[in-house]
Amino acid sequence: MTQTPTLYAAYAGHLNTALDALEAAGTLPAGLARGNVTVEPPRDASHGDLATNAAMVLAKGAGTNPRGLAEALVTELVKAPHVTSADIAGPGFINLRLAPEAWLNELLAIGTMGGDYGRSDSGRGTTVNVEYVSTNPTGPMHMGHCRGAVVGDALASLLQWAGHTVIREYYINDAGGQVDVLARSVHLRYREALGEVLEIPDGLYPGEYLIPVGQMLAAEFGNTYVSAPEAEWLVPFRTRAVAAMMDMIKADLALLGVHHDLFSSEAALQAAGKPEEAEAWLRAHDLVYDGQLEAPKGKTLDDWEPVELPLFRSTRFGDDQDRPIKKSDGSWTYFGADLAYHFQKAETADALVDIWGADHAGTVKRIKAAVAAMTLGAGREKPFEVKLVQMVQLMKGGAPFKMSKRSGNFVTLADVVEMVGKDVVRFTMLTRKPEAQMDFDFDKVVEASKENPVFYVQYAHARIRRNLRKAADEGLTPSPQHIAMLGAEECDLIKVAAQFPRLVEAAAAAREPHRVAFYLYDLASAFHSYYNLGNDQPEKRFIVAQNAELSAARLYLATQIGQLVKNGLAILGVEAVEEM
RNA sequence: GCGCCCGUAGCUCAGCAGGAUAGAGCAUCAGAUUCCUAAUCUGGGGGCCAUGGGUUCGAAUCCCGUCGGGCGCACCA
Repeated sequence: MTQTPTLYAAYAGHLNTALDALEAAGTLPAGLARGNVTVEPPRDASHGDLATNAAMVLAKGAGTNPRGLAEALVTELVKAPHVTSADIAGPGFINLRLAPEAWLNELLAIGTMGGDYGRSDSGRGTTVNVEYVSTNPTGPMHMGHCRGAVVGDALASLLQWAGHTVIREYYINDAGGQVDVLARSVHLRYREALGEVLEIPDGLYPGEYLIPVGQMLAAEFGNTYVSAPEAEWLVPFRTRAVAAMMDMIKADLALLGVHHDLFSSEAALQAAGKPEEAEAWLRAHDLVYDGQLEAPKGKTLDDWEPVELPLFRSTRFGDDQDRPIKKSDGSWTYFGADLAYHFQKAETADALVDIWGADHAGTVKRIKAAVAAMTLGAGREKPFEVKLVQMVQLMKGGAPFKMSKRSGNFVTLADVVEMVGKDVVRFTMLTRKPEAQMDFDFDKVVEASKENPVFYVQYAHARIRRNLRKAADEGLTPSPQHIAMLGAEECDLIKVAAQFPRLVEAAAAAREPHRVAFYLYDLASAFHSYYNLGNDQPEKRFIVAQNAELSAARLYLATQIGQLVKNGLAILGVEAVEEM
């Protein structure tokens, strides 16, 4: 990447220079940690343009009081470019005011960087593996899966903007009992396709989406397997059914604009002997032993019997009990395979992020324990986070809307996207922090004109584009040549715009894409507000009669704000429309 | 019984690795439209940040307890 640092980064640099000068002068002891020093806009804009807490954070280590240190720092900070005043306030904040040139330069920077404004190298090119969706390949995506898909996808984009190399991965659970059930369900549909009339017993998947799979199998195999024993058809039927389900899931994800780089198969992992490798390594390090599982607490099980199983010592890492990696029939537990899978992922990435539904919260500790055990033991510590996405309560007209996987009568993702559109679904899912539960009310979201933030944000972009087209018709071209003519109102808008790079960095570091959505709403609000000044005051419109130079400057500003909205929406995977 | 998440305006939610007088939308009240599409804007009222302690210059934010809501607690996935 680039280039001149964006405004906040630049002033963080100036602050460091000032602190260095104080160190050189002996006012400040050398080597104090500056990690908690920030340069931010003050919460109250009347305090100034930039605020730093440096004096308060460093005073203790310097053995002095914050205000005294602040005074020394101020004499250095006023040397930074475009600083018109530096005031000490409250317990030791330093508030800086900047000349308009500072903001106009930032506007030029947006113009120069265009679609790259907001990108940074704060991730230093490190590779992050983001695993998300990973729904079982037994049916179409339903709304319960949607939030994790959107959050994971936006997070992946966000991390790329922050300078990480990102692997978007989907783990296909194609080795457990549920895919055998799928195969049996499909076998029924296969017989049905060959003319039998059947009822679907409890315990099999009843969904009609399996009918075409049955027809496909009938076309491929004829009646070869109609009365054959399960052992003969289970594997081929399972393989084809899983492939068909994955095609369907990928199509559903495409409707949402979600695409993965890598699909990893649990069955392939097992076939390659990865769980055995992991087990051997863990046994060699005394992290797996043969022992008895405790009876589950808090509920009574009639058929509970103690059995000896290979157990992973997750209690050493804070889990409540040690966890089995194999079942009594010798096959791998989900955890046993998942552990090997994470081992594999850790080999190819510097950091791992899993996006899981909150219903899997109970298994977070064991998998974190496993990753910690394997990556620490191997001498390569790997940051690993599990982001839990809370449940989405589907609502219709204010009342809960029930989904039931079992009945096959669930609300599919495809249905919802068709009803309300990809952009609305994505943006709505991102206007809440993921760890909070949310309601998704069809009626509200569909009707959704005024109340829906996505339209508000998209309208800002569309409004800008429309005005630029109109200006072009009138022979006006955006130009930075006379941006010095822009005034305080325009600078206020640029100040909001200038937040974008630091916002992207902070959101990426916190792994919180929803912050981008909230920022875009603020930016759109600032823009609409500015734009509406022109309602009563024609001289404040983009296109000012008899003043081509000012018009060109304002159109340039508008162009950059539009670009910024587009950049932010790009992170979220929402389209920046030209027209509404 | 145990673990995890949540609790901020009447409602739905933000609150940027602890910062200054806690913000926005909806709702409500008072206004603005021969408008660059009102899918908009301006202003007012509305808060013991669930609650009790603790940590420090400083807490909605971090720690502990309590209460309330959600999710989970099999060798399932």
